[in-house]
Amino acid sequence: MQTTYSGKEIPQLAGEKCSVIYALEVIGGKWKLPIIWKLSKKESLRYNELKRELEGITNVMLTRSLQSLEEHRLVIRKELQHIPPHVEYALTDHGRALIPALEVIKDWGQAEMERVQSLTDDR
Amino acid sequence: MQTTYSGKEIPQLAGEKCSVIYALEVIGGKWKLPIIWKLSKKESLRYNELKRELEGITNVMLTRSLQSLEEHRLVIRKELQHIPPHVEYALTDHGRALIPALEVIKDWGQAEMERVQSLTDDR
DNA sequence: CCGCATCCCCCAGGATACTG
DNA sequence: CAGTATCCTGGGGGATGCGG
Repeated sequence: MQTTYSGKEIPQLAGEKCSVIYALEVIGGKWKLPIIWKLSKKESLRYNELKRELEGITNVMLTRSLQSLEEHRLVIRKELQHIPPHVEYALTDHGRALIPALEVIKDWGQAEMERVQSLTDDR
Repeated sequence: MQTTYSGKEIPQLAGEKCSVIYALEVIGGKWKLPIIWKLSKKESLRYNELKRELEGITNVMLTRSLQSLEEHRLVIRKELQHIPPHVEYALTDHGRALIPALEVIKDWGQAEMERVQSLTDDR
């Protein structure tokens, strides 16, 4: 969607202000949904825990994505005053409201994966 | 999602083959979900009807997106033998399975839109 | 009416290096 | 540990024009 929503311009749909499209603007991009997905599994995660779970993500992208999600109130950042620094990220209620949708998409993706798998098995 | 999923590489999540991510590969990009959304409202739509509903989409992107969705069996293409040509697109059962997720995302996006709206009203 | 062929631009996302 | 600062590249997506 990726779902991503892959950024760029928001498509305009005739006859309605489409909130599906609006949502895509907020949760679009390569890493936003994976981050939400990971955060949905735990109460909270530290910066480097997230980085370890999301294989291949760079500091830049993780920071940017988290900042964007924080701006839109999907994620809350808790900075504990410690040396060395200790920062925790967690989903807000608003962010958790997306989990049911992710569950549906996950189940759907699973079925899709298995279908494709069985196709390649045939060859 | 763009959610999108905006294509490119699929993020790898540690410890699990994440089907959320897999799904994003299929429904990612700028126009896929808008197309599914529009098709979910009617039994079927013709090429130019879709083009009219999706303001700003070009022939290239509409064609590419529909082909991709057809490959993944989300959409079925019915070509009626007429002069002039008449082609209809409709969701398959597999495609319709995504509608519940879109509904959740839509409601979530609506709330988000209204929240942002009320914020800008204050200024 | 319904597309495909081409060409091209822009920016999301990556690589690398450095700090409080 | 948790980020910033820079620079760069690939391909997603747009514009235009042609053809069955």
